[in-house]
Amino acid sequence: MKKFEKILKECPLFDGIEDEELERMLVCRGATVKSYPKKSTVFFEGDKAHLIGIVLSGSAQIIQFDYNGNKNIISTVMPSELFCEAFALFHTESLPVAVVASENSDIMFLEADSVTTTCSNNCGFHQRLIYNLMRNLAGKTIDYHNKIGITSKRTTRDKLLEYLTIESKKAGKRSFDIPFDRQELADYLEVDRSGLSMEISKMRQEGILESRKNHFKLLG
Amino acid sequence: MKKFEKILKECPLFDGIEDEELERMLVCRGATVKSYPKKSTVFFEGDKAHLIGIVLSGSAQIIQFDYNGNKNIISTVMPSELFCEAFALFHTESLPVAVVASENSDIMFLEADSVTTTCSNNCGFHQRLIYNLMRNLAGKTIDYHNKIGITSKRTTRDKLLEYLTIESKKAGKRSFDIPFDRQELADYLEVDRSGLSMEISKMRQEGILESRKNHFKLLG
DNA sequence: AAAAATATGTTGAATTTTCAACAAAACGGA
DNA sequence: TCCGTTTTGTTGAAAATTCAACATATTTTT
Repeated sequence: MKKFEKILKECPLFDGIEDEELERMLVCRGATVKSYPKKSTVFFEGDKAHLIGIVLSGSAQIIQFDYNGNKNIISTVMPSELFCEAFALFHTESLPVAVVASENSDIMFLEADSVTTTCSNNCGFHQRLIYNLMRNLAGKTIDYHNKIGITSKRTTRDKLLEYLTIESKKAGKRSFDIPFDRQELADYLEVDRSGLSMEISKMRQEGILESRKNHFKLLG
Repeated sequence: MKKFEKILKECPLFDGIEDEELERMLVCRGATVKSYPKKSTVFFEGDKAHLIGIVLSGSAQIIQFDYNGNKNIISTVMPSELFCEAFALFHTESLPVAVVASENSDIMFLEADSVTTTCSNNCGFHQRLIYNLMRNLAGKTIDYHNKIGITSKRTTRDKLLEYLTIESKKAGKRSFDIPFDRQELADYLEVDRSGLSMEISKMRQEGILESRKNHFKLLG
């Protein structure tokens, strides 16, 4: 665990919890860590949910497939961030999403119940964990509103612009990287890849943006 | 407050809190109640968020407009359900959504901070409120996954079918009512109303469903 | 009960997206 | 560096959605 001490301290779930406490608690709560190679699946669609995932290194994508084979990337999970916590809390019988490592990644797992239920050792930070989980979930709710604000736009161009604007704000600069290649960006925006490529080309020509691979710059 | 005692007991935020406690707490936390006529706005897009809303009677819709004038209905809030709690918790400077009463409604408001901060009277159920809020937010996260699962479908028919299937499961019957008229359903599914009407007609002809106004029945 | 207002259904044309196929560019390993 | 692989860009045809306009049905008001 020592290896990931730094990233764990940034995890919103452990906000306000002292280092020694944290170490003790992870053991007490039976946390486990596992490595996943790039493109390997962490949770399968249909799995029974009971574990909260925390990305320690690398990154993961939350994805969904429909019967037409369309892939839908719901979100990217970066180091220190949680995933599937809502499903785990409710013991969802069949996960509606899959989780796939987008690069070689280390993932920590925590039994959801062990976070929300006081353990017999009566760790004092139990209440703090619930509070942190609450705030984390509120943040996710806001993230989902952002995603809906993007994908509810009716045209490829509007979706792309909304997405880039949000990313630009997040970065605090007009120039920024996105965590997707073209196909993934299309899957995230819920549009066709070739149509997206064409739209990017047009916008470049119109002087709306510059782009090179996954680096974008919005022009004034 | 007495008038709404029954519905408040069903509110997930007050789960496991005794009747007398509840009454005392609402006073202590400065809860207010206000009536809204049908179609009136409860929160405006751009408002500063600090209040948690609870629908006591009637219902409300969470909506979003884009610059092309497209309306997007994100969700319907029924009696005993919360709204804008995530934004209120984070004191969002500018609400990305509006809340509109879809019928004559009574709404209760709670200062978000008064829910998450222990009051000086040291009400014992403070921790319980945070736990309830956490579960409520987890539930919302799952709702948003459903909504994304619907709107990420590429065709009007697939969106409609996904939506109707979910509603049917919720109702536990093949035959059920939806809380939308045609235009609202189109705004919820993020499609064109006339295209939606046409798709419903076709599906009726194909024997996939029966429908009359906001009542639907999925066939075999 | 009639009239007005609102909601739903229908149609064809315009626009956009999707699909399929391929060209060009970038990347990774031998 | 060269070769094979993957990613990105481009194109035209097919499919779907949107838009506008109007017909019909339903609801509400007077």
